Amino acid sequence: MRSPEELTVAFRTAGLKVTPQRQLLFRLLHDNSSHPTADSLHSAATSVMPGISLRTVYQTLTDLAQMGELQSIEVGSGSLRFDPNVSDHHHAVCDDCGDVHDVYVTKAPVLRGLDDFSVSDAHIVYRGQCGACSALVATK
Amino acid sequence: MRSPEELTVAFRTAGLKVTPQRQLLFRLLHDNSSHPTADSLHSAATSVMPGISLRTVYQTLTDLAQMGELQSIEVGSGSLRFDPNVSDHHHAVCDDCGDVHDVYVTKAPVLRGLDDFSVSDAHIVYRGQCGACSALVATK
DNA sequence: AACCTTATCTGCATCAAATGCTAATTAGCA
DNA sequence: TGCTAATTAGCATTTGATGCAGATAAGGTT
Ligand SMILES: [Mn+2]
Ligand SMILES: [Mn+2]
Ligand SMILES: [Zn+2]
Ligand SMILES: [Zn+2]
Repeated sequence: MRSPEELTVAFRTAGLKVTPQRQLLFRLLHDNSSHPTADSLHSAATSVMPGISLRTVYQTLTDLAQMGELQSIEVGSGSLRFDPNVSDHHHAVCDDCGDVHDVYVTKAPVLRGLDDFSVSDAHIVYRGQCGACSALVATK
Repeated sequence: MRSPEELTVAFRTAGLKVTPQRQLLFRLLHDNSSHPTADSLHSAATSVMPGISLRTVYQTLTDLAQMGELQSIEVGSGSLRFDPNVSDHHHAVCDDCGDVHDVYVTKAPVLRGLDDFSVSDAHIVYRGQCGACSALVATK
């Protein structure tokens, strides 16, 4: 996702308006690698701008996704997560704390049984235990 | 997933009862490679046993999953899909018709950036176009 | 075969995530 | 400064899934 400044220009160019709510979300999302949900973003936004609507958060996320500024991913946590990192990457989900980490796969997996299917995209979800959680268990 | 006969024994052994509803679901699921949703299963079941409750379908699916007889997968179609094939495999989802196909990956993908994460499981979701849909487009 | 205990079924309520809808507001160009 | 279309906020609605409880039935026991 581009910087808040660049997004401001991009939104105006697209005929969209740049509101304080959107500017805040631009800032909250920029360089955010936590893969937040709409709800967690709304919580973060509320502490800065009380009264901001969850509906507005969804709206802006949808706009950003349509502009290709972010992707939405589904890792089995029940709700969509949003990722301003739109580079080609995958995800590791900690079964203990639920945190989502980026994973870069250097080599595409070899396939079998996909003779009759043309693949346009692949997404891998790894599950396991993150470093922080394994450290926690070790000290206990 | 084991055969309806074997499941009958397994359920009784586990202290669970084998009802006509469950027997029907055992049959509908056995060797079913369509990755059905709870709802589609309920539709299929209803045509054989009118009046069977969607709640019962969910119940039985949960039981079977807990017994390890099937797995539930999430491929971004909005609802959970159930898979009596519990062997280690992955899935290809057609963007046109939504059908889900099994994929067997012969070589685990090489990773980068996962130094601090112990992986216990990985699931790949491929997206693209299935053979039937590409054939349809070709004839149009 | 009749009985009894306990799991199950069904229907309905509830929940959570996400989207639809609209009056009031506001961004931003003229 | 005004105008107009986009946006916001709040509420309703939708959908998938689960909670709940009285009526029912499986299946072991006698
Ligand atoms: Mn990511
Ligand atoms: Mn499968
Ligand atoms: Zn963790
Ligand atoms: Zn298809």
